[in-house]
This record gives sequence, C-alpha cells and structure tokens, in this order.
Amino acid sequence: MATDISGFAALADPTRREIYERVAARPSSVGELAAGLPVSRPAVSQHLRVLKDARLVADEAVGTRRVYRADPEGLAMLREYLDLFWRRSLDSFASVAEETFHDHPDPT
Amino acid sequence: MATDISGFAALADPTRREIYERVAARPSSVGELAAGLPVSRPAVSQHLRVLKDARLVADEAVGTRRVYRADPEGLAMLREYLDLFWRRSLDSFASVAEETFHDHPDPT
DNA sequence: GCGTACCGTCAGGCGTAACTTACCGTAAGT
DNA sequence: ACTTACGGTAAGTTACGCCTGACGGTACGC
Repeated sequence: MATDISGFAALADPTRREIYERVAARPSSVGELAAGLPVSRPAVSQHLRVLKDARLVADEAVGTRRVYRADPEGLAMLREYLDLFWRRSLDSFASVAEETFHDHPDPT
Repeated sequence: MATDISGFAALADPTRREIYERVAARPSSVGELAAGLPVSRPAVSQHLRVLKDARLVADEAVGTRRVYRADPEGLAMLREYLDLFWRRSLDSFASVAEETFHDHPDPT
C-alpha cells in the first residue's frame, strides 16, 4: 500500500540515521561508510537494507562496489504524513489558544 | 540541546503511532484510548509518556482524569529535520537526472 | 585460471523495548 | 470518612532489534 511509513523506524536508530545523513551528504559505498563508523561492515550493510526498504536510499552497482545515494521517495512519504498531522496539531493548539484568549482577553 | 529528535523512535512503534493519531484527531483521556485499543491501560500510559517526552503530545489534568492533546512542538522538530535533507535529496536526484539527460538528451 | 577486493547473508548472542499484572496515590461523590 | 473512578509506577516476562564473526558470491586485476 502507499502509506507504508516504515521510515520512522528506519530513522529511529542513531547509527542508521548517521548513515543516512552521510549518504545524503555524498553518495558512498558500504566500505567507505563502515570505515568512518564504529560498527562493522555487515552492520552497515544491514542498516542500508532497512533504509532501502523504506525508500530512503537507493543503490547502484559500480563494478564490485555498490554506491548508495539518498532517495527522495521515502522522505516524501514521511513529509506528507507529518504535514497531515501538522494541520490538526495547529488546529488543536489554536483551540487551546482561543480558550486561553477567552480567559485572558487582550493581556496587553 | 534543541536537536533532540527522539520523535522518530516515538513514531516508530505502530501502537504508539496509532495512539498519536487518535490524540491528534481528538484530545482524549487514557481510559478512552485504552478502550479502543488491543493493549492494556498501563501500556497506553507508557506510550503516552514516550510521546510526551518527544513533545508530540501534551497532557492536562482535568479532575481525576488526564486529557492528552497533540503538541506541535515535537512535530515541528521532525519537520525541520526532514526539510533539511529534503533539499539535499533533491540535489542528489537532480544530479542523477542530469547524468541521465546527458546519456539520453531529449528522448521525445 | 587464480588471487584479490568488495559486498550480501546467515546464525547466534545480547541488550532493550513492549506488554501484562499488581500495587499505590489522588480526586470526586455520597 | 468511605467508596469509586482514574491513572502513573514497579516488577517480571517475552519479543524484537542491533551487532559480530563466518561464509558464499560476483567483478576486476595479474
């Protein structure tokens, strides 16, 4: 289905979020990423798989290497989800503000 | 610090996300939420605590009840984070599109 | 063909998140 | 004051996520 927002779980882990940020800054291979991180290469590979399933990154085979880059797809879904509740949250906040206004009209 | 984005972990759990959506739709008490969910009341209370720590919900004591409502604060931080990488992701995608364009200029 | 480099995957250990039951505190009703 | 309703907290169990080490598979070099 279209509303598969596993991206939240993907970005929940600090290590995985760090990997995503580095990939978003510059397309990199698995080895390059693992070299600059305190975890092993298989761990990075598994994290990249989760990010790929969430459509947050995309991979491309370059010889024996495999270059990962940021994918706008997953990020767009997350943005849409947050924007949906952003309006509701503002409405709820506006209601509270209105009630506060009724209690303390024009405090200046 | 200001960039405490524990909101991703808060929205990662399906049950907790369901609770957040219901609270965002209409401010509710703990008992009301637990009545419509397949988990116990303490579980809902614990989930609400996580959401509250992430500034995604806010609570207010009403007699012996405790009404939770959506809080724009945590949502704003998540939106800012995603927007930051949204631009980078688009830039990366634009680069790929440009390379593709070089390979297949004006495919019409 | 052979060796090397790079990467995905599997099996297992380990920490922690999620849930339940039981308990305690607080506020309102009679 | 007693009872009832509501909700947070503690202790314990179970399930799941993260990590490592070992293995297999594919592409490029000699």
